[in-house]
Amino acid sequence: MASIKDVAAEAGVSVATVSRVLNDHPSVSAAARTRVLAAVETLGYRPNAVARSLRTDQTHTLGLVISDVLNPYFTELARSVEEEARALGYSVIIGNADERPDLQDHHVRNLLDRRIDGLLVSPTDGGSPLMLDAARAGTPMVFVDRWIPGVDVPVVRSDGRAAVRDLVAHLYRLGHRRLAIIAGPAATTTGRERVEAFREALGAYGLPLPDAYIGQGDFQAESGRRVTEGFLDLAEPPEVVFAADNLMALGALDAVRARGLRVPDDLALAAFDDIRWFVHTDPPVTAIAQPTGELGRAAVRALVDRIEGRPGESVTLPARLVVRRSCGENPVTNRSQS
Amino acid sequence: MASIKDVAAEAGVSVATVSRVLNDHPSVSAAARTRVLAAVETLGYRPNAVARSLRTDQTHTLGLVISDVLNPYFTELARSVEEEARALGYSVIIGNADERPDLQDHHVRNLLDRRIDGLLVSPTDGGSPLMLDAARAGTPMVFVDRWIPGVDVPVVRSDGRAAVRDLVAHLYRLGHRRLAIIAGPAATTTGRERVEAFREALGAYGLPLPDAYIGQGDFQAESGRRVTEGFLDLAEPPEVVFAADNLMALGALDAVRARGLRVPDDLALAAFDDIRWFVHTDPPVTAIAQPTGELGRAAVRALVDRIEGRPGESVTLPARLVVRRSCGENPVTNRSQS
DNA sequence: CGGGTTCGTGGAATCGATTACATCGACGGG
DNA sequence: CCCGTCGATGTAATCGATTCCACGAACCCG
Repeated sequence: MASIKDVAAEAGVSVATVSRVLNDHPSVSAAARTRVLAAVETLGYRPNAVARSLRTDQTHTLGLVISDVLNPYFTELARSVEEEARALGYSVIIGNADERPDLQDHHVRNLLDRRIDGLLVSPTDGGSPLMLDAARAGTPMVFVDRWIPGVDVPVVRSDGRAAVRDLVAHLYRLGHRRLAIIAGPAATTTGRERVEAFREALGAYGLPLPDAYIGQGDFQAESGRRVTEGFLDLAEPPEVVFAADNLMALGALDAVRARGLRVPDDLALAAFDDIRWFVHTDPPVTAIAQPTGELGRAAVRALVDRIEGRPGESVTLPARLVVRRSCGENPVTNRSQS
Repeated sequence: MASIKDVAAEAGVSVATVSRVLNDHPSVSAAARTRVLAAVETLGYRPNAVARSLRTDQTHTLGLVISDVLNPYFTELARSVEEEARALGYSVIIGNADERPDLQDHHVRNLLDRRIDGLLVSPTDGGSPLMLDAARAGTPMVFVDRWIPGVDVPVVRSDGRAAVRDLVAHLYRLGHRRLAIIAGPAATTTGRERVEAFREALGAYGLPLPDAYIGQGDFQAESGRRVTEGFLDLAEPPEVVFAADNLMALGALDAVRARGLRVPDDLALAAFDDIRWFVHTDPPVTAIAQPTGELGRAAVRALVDRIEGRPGESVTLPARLVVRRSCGENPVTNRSQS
């Protein structure tokens, strides 16, 4: 592969001049410029990003460590992150943690070794020392969706409190009183927060949230299935299950179907995170939708701000309830038949 | 950030010795080794992958350019690719082309500039000169899922012919005679092949595939919706629509629902690529399942073989039909009630 | 006891870029 | 006419690793 030296030789100038042309430095004659450009063309030269990064100590690359690529919420997030980053002149390297702290650390280490300019993380657990060290060491960093409390890192996330209140109001109106939740891992902020928001909202209606109605999931489908089966085995099973993410909702659907039961008649279902398929599931699933694209873009902007020496602020955007039929007849689109 | 020089100073040896310890070269005394390791520990030193890559001309990184991250089929592929690559000591950088040739080229260029060791591509179009040049120039490369004919690059894919025949047999048995297809872009191999396989299979039953029953889609949901609406507007609409990927099937569901019609009564539906949500859609969707994980792993193995100087062979794995209810009552799980 | 291995180590070149500094010629003003 | 300035260019240092080569010490064998 042709190097800058080859181009210099071909154009009859020094490597310095070639470099200047490539970085359009003002002080280079028109004649030299055209000769260099011609040489670049004939040799099909492309600057070696590795060498350039070594010298300039910038990779123009962002690292994104997400919790699970198979989760549509995160792929949508990843997509918007890459889009915004590209618009700002950065590339993105994605690391998939599969909800495993060890994998998360593997990717963080890898990205740091590659000297990425900044790191976007949705932490799988509460306190990877590696990540805390990196943050303290001054690696530009932004948390997205989930975060680690007590670290001085901007957080870009969406606040589901209001939407959860709306959800509980909706459920209450439909006559449901025994409400259960499939929680995410307690080590994640979203895992804890969604339970708290749910408990609070229930409290406003004088409803309890007994321990038996808090199932411990891990944001993966299988755990949703397992927890739902547990709920169905209870002497007094809940009337509604609220899954803290879309994959656990999928697992819940699996469990209900495996028993030959029906949603919402036998068990109503709602989920955090709205995805396209929820429109066409049987029945369509009521969900809390985050402004995913906006979150990704805001996170990138905050991170790039940090990288380029500007403040880089935390952002919190509201989520909203999308009512469908999985909790009972939808009072909005109420079609009179039955 | 500490460099190898700092480690050398701390340990009281030369950088050469440090390097030798790090790459566990045999010729280094136990005493030196422990001193170096201690220095590495106290400084929290991590080798700079950028510098290392410049010197060794290896990045231990694979590039993966996929057609669409929002397509669950490709995220599953991406996941298995990363997994296998990690097992073999490689990292993966993913580029998302969003089915756009310009974006695809952007990512290929970017990956080449970063001097990745090898490239895994599922080409969005038939002949990006950039990619052809790279292949000719000797960049280790493997096509996965889709490929470009006439290029000397191994192809790892799945053959859907038999499964499509099974599908048509299934449809025929259910009494369907007017079968339509939502095709993928003609510029992609899978876009063409699936139509061909379908046409062939229909031929075996003496069924025609009129042009009006071939809708031109682009593997994205919106095109599936548009094409399906066109089908429904026909004087004689088809009885079945076969979508060449899962997103277009989603679009088809959108279209059917928007008209207040029902699957399969008003229009039956089948899709290429099986995804988890198809189990829970209304109705569950009959689909052709590819061995996605196996494809990803085989592709990585082929690519790494090429990189490390071994042959690196093409692989074709069979796809299989998964019958559900979207084409009419399932003759296998036939539940006697109605 | 001398010469040839072997082993451990350090010096220095190298990868491909960027960039500070030096140089040189032309040009304009006093 | 001379000198200072400015614009264009080249030389060489540098980033952080790897690795070839040389060198000295220890060791072995005859």
